[in-house]
Amino acid sequence: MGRSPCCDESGLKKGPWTPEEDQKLVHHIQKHGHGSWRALPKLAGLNRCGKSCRLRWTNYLRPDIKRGKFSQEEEQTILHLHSILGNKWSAIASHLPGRTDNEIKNFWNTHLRKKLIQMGFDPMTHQPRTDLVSTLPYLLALASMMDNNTSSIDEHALSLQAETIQMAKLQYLHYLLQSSSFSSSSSSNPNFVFEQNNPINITNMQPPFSLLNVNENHHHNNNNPSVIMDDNNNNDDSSCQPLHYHHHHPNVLLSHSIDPPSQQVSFNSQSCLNNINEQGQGTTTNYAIISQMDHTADDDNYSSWIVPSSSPSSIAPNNNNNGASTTTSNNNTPGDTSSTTTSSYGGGGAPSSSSSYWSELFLVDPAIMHELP
DNA sequence: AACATACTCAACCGCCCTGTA
DNA sequence: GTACAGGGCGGTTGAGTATGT
Repeated sequence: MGRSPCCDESGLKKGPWTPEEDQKLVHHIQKHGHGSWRALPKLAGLNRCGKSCRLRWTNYLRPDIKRGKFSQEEEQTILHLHSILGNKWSAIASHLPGRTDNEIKNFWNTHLRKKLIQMGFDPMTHQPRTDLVSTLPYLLALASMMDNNTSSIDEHALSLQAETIQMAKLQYLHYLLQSSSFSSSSSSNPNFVFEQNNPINITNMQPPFSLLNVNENHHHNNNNPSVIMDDNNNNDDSSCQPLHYHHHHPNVLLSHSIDPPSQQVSFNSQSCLNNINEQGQGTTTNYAIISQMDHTADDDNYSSWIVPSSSPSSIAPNNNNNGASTTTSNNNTPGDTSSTTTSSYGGGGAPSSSSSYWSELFLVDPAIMHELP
């Protein structure tokens, strides 16, 4: 239908607000509330359109606005929510008290988006990009460093090198995901992605094959050794967030949407993911996260598995849908057969060598990775 | 010091949705 | 059911500032 903008009246002021205008606006709203935004400018004695007043108030003058740099936590929240909601800035802002949609949008466009791109992630899908072009700058930088005398490599260069290798490995891993027998069973519906929907700080992501370093701050539930508890609360099981192992694959930690629903737990705290201690062994185990996307549901549901990268055979998926298939929630609409069946988990068509594809995917001999650029 | 380039973010634009007469 | 007003939202712009050459 369309309609003329509210600000097309000539004579109305545009551009930056002066302190006097701000004062008038604040004073009026504090005294009378904003009421009708269109009527407000006249009542407040402002030569502005109502829309401009509303924006100025909501984005700048509102008393509950939090200004200043975004914290690491806020950054992770934005990344997480953006991976789910996309560019729904107001929806994202509703989860960040004191932050405006405009501020978040700016922060995304100026910082986070670039950060993801630089790391080889598609900022819209949050999935690793597989095109060579996206990784080329890093690979070139690395190649350049290799050519140089190592003694001249400064700290920044070393950091760049590490980042480049990490990214290249991720790319390789993603390539394996797409090209392995595993994906061949779901080539038309590549449901598996690496986890980027959890509030994992992918900006500080560990190298592939240890996407999570699991080494401390968690312990086993006193009553149920299959449950790992968050230790950030002094071993108080009652206040810890439980993490469950998959009941068919004791080495698989479950995160989202596990079955039965009564057992469902979710990682909503990054602390739960960062550090888990293999109690009693005193050893550190690295975990990788895999997610299964369900693009067919109303919302893009996903299920996740955290897989220790140290015991390949024991976590091989089975073919009878007792495994990953049970990890999905019941959000499917009736008759939605696509849902989160586990075809993609190796699925009905899981290869006979299924027991090896975990090792193929997650436990590749480091020597292979060292061959990467 | 001067200029060029990159970056930031407040503000604007125009489309879309919702409520109402 | 339709037209319209009001408000909300996402995309874009551009002035101001920071950084690099």
